[in-house]
Parts: sequence; structure tokens; C-alpha cells
Amino acid sequence: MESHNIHWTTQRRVIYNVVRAAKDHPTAKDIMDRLRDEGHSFAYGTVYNALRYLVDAGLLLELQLGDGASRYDGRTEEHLHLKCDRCGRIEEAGIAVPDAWLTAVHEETGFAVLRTDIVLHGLCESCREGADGNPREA
Amino acid sequence: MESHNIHWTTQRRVIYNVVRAAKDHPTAKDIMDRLRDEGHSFAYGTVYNALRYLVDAGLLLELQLGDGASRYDGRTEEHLHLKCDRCGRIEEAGIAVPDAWLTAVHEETGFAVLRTDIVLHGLCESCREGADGNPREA
DNA sequence: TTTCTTGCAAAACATTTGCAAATCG
DNA sequence: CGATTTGCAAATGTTTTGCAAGAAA
Repeated sequence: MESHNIHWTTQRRVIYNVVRAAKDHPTAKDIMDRLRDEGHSFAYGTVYNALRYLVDAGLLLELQLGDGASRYDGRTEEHLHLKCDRCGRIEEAGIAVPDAWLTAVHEETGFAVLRTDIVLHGLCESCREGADGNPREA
Repeated sequence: MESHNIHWTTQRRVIYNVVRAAKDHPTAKDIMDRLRDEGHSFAYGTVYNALRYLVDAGLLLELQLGDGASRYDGRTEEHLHLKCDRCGRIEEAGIAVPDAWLTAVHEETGFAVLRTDIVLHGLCESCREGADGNPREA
């Protein structure tokens, strides 16, 4: 963690708290809406600016889950995202990536892995139960 | 593979070939440029339309590597992307994801994994050799 | 005071859409 | 022929930028 050396401003603190409090993975627009609900009215530019700053500082994660906008995640400990191709819902899983596998990658490619960004696609439990027909075409 | 049932048009075929021939991971704009170099002039809308069709058909992969635009990949067999945080280069690695790990995910979450989308971030071999100072801030 | 950040509006991109004309099966 | 796709241009949605005014160290 590099929580020292962070240049906090009111805006950054509030935005950080909103993302940390979120149970989903809000987009910049979602964050704007939640800020407004809390009585804040920051400029769009400020929100993007703050999000970028917080991501660069390692306090937030930026996710690209395939739907237009970037999404932000307040959980910075290593975790996976499971995206259901049928209902679109994102689950999180705290299952560690096997070290042996990362070591193999390093040995075969010379690439030093510092961070993983993993999205597993498929069917969540409830969609699998209700599934009829070919899930891949959903 | 579902190469049957594909509705081929001239545009789709040419666009598919351009992406398959690419050694990098071109964006829609890169693809437009290469089409122009080959003497074609398809509309932007057509290129996006064709790319979406080919991705949905399972013939191309769409990647979101964190820089604004989607990138397209003609290699559809399961593989990893290694992104160097210093020079930005993307490498591919054909190292399989351990089945045991995917099974563990399934058992712990009930999620049925159909496809993986994995980007490992870190330092490529050449950047690591030339690295001085703290690579994370690069 | 000196530097970095915010607010605002405009600009820059990436992508989608609507509709008439062309193409495919 | 009937269904689908293309081309074009305009619309949409996201993110960045420039610059004057304001806040932080």
C-alpha cells in the first residue's frame, strides 16, 4: 500500500468513500449520481480526475468489463471477477491465482507479473439453473 | 468453432483477414487504416458492425486493454495477454490456465466458467533489464 | 506564496443508429 | 423476391483538456 503520499482533497476523499461503499462496480456516471444523492455536486472533470488519481495511487481498481464505460472497484486486494454472459451480473471471488502458474508464466516468457486482471466469463448459478437452450447464444 | 452458419460478405471477409493477419492487436481505427492501405474504403459503421458480428460469431476476440479503444485479436484459442506497464507492449502466452483452479472456482462459487479473459500486468523482459528505480511508478 | 486542484465548457474520441440503396441467398 | 447488410452522416456516450479561480502545503 502507498496510502502515504496521497494528496487528499475533499473531492478525492468523498469520491473514494463512495466507491469504497459501493457494492457493485460503479461507472463514473453512477458515481456522479451517488454524489448528487449525498448532496455533492462535483464537476465531471473533477470526478474523472479524482478517479484517475486514486487508481494511479493504487487505492482503487479500474475495470473494463466490456460495456462502454470504465468501472471502479474499491477492493484492491487481488480478486477475480466472474461475469455472467446471460444476466450480465458481476461476482467477485477471492480465490487466489496459483503461484505455480504465475511462476510458469515467468519462466517461459521472462515477464515479471506484478498484478493480475482476470475476468472469467460463463454462467452464474441462478442463470445456470434457469438455463434452457444454448447458453452461448444468450 | 462455429465457422458454419457465418453469413460472409466481402466486407466481413476482408476485415476478418486483416485482423487475422495482424501481429498486434489493432483497434477499429488501425483496421480502417490497414483497409485503406489495401485499397478498400469501408464505412466506419460497417467496420464496427463487421467486427461485432465476427466477435459474436466467435471468430475474433475483443480485448479491452485499458487504452480507450477496443482491440481485436484473430487468435481465438485460449491464451493470456501480458501487458508491460512500462513500455505498454502486449505479449501473448499460450500457457494453459490450470484446470484445478477453474474447478475450484466452480466449486466455491457455483459459477460455470466458459471462457477466460486474463491480462497479467508487470514488466516485460527488456524493460526489466533496463529498469532502474521503482517500476511501479513508471 | 507557490503549487496543485477544481469547475466549467468545449473538444476529442469511440461507438451506435437510422434509413435509403445495394447485396446476398 | 425477401432478408440482411452497407454507406453515410448524424447522434450518443465517455473521457480529456484548457484556463481562470480556488484550495492546500
